[in-house]
Amino acid sequence: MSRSADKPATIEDVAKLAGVSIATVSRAIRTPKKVAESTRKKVTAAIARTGYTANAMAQNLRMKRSQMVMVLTQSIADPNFPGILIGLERTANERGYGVLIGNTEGTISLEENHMRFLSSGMVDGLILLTGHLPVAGRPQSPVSSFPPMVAATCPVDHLDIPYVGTDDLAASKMATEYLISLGHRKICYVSSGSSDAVSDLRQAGYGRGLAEAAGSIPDWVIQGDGSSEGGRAAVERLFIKDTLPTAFFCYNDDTAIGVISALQIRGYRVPEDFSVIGFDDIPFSNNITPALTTVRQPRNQIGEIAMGYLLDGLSGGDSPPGQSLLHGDLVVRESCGPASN
Amino acid sequence: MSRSADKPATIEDVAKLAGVSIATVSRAIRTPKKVAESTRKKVTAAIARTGYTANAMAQNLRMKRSQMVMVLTQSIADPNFPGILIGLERTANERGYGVLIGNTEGTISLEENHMRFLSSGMVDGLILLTGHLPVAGRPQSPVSSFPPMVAATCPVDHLDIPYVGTDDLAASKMATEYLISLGHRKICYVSSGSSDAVSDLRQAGYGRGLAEAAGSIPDWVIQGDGSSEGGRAAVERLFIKDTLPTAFFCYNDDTAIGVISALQIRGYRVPEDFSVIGFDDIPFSNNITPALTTVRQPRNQIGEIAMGYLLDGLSGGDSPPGQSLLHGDLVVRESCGPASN
DNA sequence: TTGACGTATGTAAACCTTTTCATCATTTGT
DNA sequence: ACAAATGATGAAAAGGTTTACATACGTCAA
Repeated sequence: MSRSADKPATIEDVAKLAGVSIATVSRAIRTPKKVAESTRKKVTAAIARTGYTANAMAQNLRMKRSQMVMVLTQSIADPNFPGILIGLERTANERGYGVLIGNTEGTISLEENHMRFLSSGMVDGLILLTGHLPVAGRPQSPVSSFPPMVAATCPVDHLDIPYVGTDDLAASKMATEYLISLGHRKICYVSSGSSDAVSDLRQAGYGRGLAEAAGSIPDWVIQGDGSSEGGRAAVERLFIKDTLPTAFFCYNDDTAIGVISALQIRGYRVPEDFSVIGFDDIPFSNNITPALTTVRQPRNQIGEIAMGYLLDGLSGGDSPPGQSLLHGDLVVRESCGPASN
Repeated sequence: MSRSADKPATIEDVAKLAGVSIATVSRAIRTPKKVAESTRKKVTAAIARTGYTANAMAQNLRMKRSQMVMVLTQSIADPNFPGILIGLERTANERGYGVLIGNTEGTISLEENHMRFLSSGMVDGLILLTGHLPVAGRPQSPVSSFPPMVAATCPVDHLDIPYVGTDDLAASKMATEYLISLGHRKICYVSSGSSDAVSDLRQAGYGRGLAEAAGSIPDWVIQGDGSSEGGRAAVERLFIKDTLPTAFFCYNDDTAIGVISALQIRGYRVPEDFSVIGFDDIPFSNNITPALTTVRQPRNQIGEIAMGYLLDGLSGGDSPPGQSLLHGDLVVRESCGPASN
């Protein structure tokens, strides 16, 4: 039907065809109850015949919004990212918003580049997966120039914005207690090697699990770097010593995979000789041998809730919720067994 | 500095402060050589003092563009997606464009939802990772209503748009020849189970590798479904028969991981008893035991080139390049060895 | 009958730019 | 010294909406 002239139809074309003013067309679309039944019909018919779709740019300019949200992340390649993005995208789309991707690679220059979208009013809101404000620490970063924000996965220090993520402390404690329940008493934590909020919480949860156990279990921390290579290296360094743990609790699944790999290369079997537990439940945890026991981060849900908060804040206006810590399930697979030695 | 009143500064504020017209301000920004040195200085100073950033919506409306590109994908969770997105995002940002994510989950309804962005002029171009036009097959999908498009990873049938992806045929042939060079003569191809362009090409490359080998090697295809579960199941079915291959060439790495897992569960060793080769080189290929020998898809590069094509088409206007088939490297790791039985 | 009110519609301003065209001053060519 | 060209600037239109305000028309109550 759409006459498909050279240029797309405007509201004026519709108005002319329907024999009404453009105001009436606009009303017929946005507030149908405000226009008479008969007129509404004429307008609807004209819209159908012209194939009219409102020009988003004009709407956005007039209404001072963009129906667009930016997601800032340190790394698209992070195995947790896709799951979160799925959740973010889903609810954004349900509510008529578009999702803009901003990959910073952790560099200032890319963050600055993305600031363009913020300061020009191209996005209505911001989801921070980076753990900090864009170009934080820059001389003048006027907080007032930021749109509404929500942090996910990694809280933002010194900034009072809503946060949604896994309850790392509780989940880590749970994982530690699981190892203890299997009889392990020499449990080694392979850390991320850095000290951000998430790292600290996970390690603290491990510490608390140990502390609250019957009997006094000493903590034992070695450093990884969050990658499987780091996990491998950490285990290698450990084998120089004379005492060994019976179980490893790893900062994340990547690390755990490295740990398992290093153990296997040395001829040990998991879980018979050593138990290993990870954190995240990244997609491949279930595909390694042995399948990895780990803590599942509800990634989709994190994304959905975070975007929900942001969009609520954009439309509603009522005070945004403080933070939402989601429960991380323990996913028991094959990499943990009873303590043997 | 930025006075940071309640409302962001407009070009008019700058003009007033600099004592010039808004036209001059605009020119000072966009075509500096067209304004006198002295005036330019005054304008620059005024911009700095007001903290002015041009309103993107107004610009977009006036210039009939959006500086925004949409990426349509079937699945954000596809292990190939992040790598491609990185490339897409990188060059888009370098050239001042934003990247909008559209996840379709393969459903019509979500595709329709995303069409909103296209028909309202909210995006200037489209990257298709889906292998088909949005809501293709719908009664009236007026091709004219689509913005410029580029297909990546998976070509779009019956549509003459630029395509960039791995040279699946050549790469598959190369992988097959590699197995042959190791002495294998009984090489089983584990297919994707469906018949899209990529699947067909990979299988055809396998066939050609076999056909061109010295001596006549018969082809031998079993069906997977592109997932590791599918790979596992395919191997299970195979073991009902009496003859077995010495090597498996898998449609993708997911499948290969399933195949290896199934073989290991049956007590076989890879590569001693069977060789397995995959396709994609997804991030975890290097983290399984044995590390997977596979064909690397240059994901970042695919993204970069695809976005480059699209943006060239948007700005330039000269005829877009036809297609670009990128070489896929053979990544030799541990999962293939000489034929034993 | 008249005044008030409610409903349906139209007019025009506002959103903020970019860019064409006109204006004016200054320089250049002859 | 005069016409023409060059260069810098401003005024105003255009881009497509939404919406506050004004207008017109009925309807209903008194």
